[in-house]
Amino acid sequence: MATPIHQRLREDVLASVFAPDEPLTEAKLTERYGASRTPVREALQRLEQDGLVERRGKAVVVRTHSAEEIIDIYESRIILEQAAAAKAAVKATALDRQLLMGLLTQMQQLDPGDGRALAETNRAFHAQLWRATHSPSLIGLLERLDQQVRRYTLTTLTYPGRWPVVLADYVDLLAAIGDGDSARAGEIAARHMSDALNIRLKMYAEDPRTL
Amino acid sequence: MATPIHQRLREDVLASVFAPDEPLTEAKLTERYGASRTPVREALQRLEQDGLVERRGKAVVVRTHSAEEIIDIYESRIILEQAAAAKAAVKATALDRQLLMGLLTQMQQLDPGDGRALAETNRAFHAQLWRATHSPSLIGLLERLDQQVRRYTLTTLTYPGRWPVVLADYVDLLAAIGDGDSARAGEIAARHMSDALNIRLKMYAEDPRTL
DNA sequence: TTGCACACCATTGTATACAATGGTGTGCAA
DNA sequence: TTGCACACCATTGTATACAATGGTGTGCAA
Repeated sequence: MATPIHQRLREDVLASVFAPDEPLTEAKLTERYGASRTPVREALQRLEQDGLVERRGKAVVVRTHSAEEIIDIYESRIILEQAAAAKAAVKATALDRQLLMGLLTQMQQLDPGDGRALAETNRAFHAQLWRATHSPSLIGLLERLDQQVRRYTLTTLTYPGRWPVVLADYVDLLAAIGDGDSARAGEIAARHMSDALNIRLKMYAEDPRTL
Repeated sequence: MATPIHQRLREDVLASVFAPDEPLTEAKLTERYGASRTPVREALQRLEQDGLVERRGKAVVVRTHSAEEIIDIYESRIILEQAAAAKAAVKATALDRQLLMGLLTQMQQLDPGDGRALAETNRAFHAQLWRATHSPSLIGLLERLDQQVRRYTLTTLTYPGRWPVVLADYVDLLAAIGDGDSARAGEIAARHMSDALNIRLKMYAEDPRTL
């Protein structure tokens, strides 16, 4: 079975294949993905519900976010990541903790200049942390929020001096989770996300085009 | 313009028009809503993404939740309602507060035996509280969670002795919001939702069929 | 009776014809 | 040149024909 079209379209949108104001016409997408309009329309509808594209008049375009919207999403995410870390401290299994340790070790060996690799393993780490909550609803909410700002997240990790702090935060976080210290795990996660927001704001102040 | 089909289907699903294991075949729905398969399929897909229906094999059926899943959703909701109340205390405008007061007054005049009216205004109150956060992402997350358990929420409000407590909680909550006391508003909301969960658990223990 | 292979057909998945619509460019008036 | 009315057509919306598929019942073997 080939990869479903909505998934391919999703990847392309997240990889910024389409320009911000470029109309995602059904004709263009049927050609690109070699399918008829029906599955293409379904894919567009799905991504619209996920908040990745939006209807602008008749056309569908990649959804962009204002600085205010991004801040808003970050603020919600701080809350959810705090809750997730706190819950993971209580619910994580030995396997969850091992997987997290493995990912952390992997991250410590990465080239801090390779933004793509940083972003990728960082996301894997977060995803595993979410799974460690064993809470389907939390996982769903976090995935939803993450997807909406994924296109923008590469940058904070490569901000000067950020990466070592990220790694140190994760070490502390795993220690707290290992101790089953829910409150501390939550605090670390909240501060971590809050730092990420502050860096984004600083970057925005330095150059508004970075979003 | 007629009401879109996905909206009508959504209302019907939430109103428990369909039995838990009844297949929502496209043929049945095209007849019911007087449209062709294309819009019906779109509606089914939307509701599937919203978590209201699910594919079981080839068929689509109304999604039901196990006790564990409902508890999980409540727990996430406690977190989000706390965050929303805290944020509303900071962000609510005079208009927001007036609308909330109006809804509360309305609720105080309802017949406590009219479960449907209770559920309806209660939802309106929550929705207005969410709006008072002026946070699109929080509102979206809360709407999503609410929808998934909406079919089950009627019952806690009519549980013996519950309604007066609900009203008292809302009075306290609005007072905290009026004072701009973010922490207290959050605490009240969290305890309120946590009480609702406990009542649901008690009901479940008394009669597992109530879900 | 029980278990299984298989064929049928109800149902979903995909492609596409036709209808509806809204965005854009043309041409005319001022 | 500027503003506006209007017609065209690109694009989306809807209906439906045809293809694919999986669930179910039938009949046969043991």
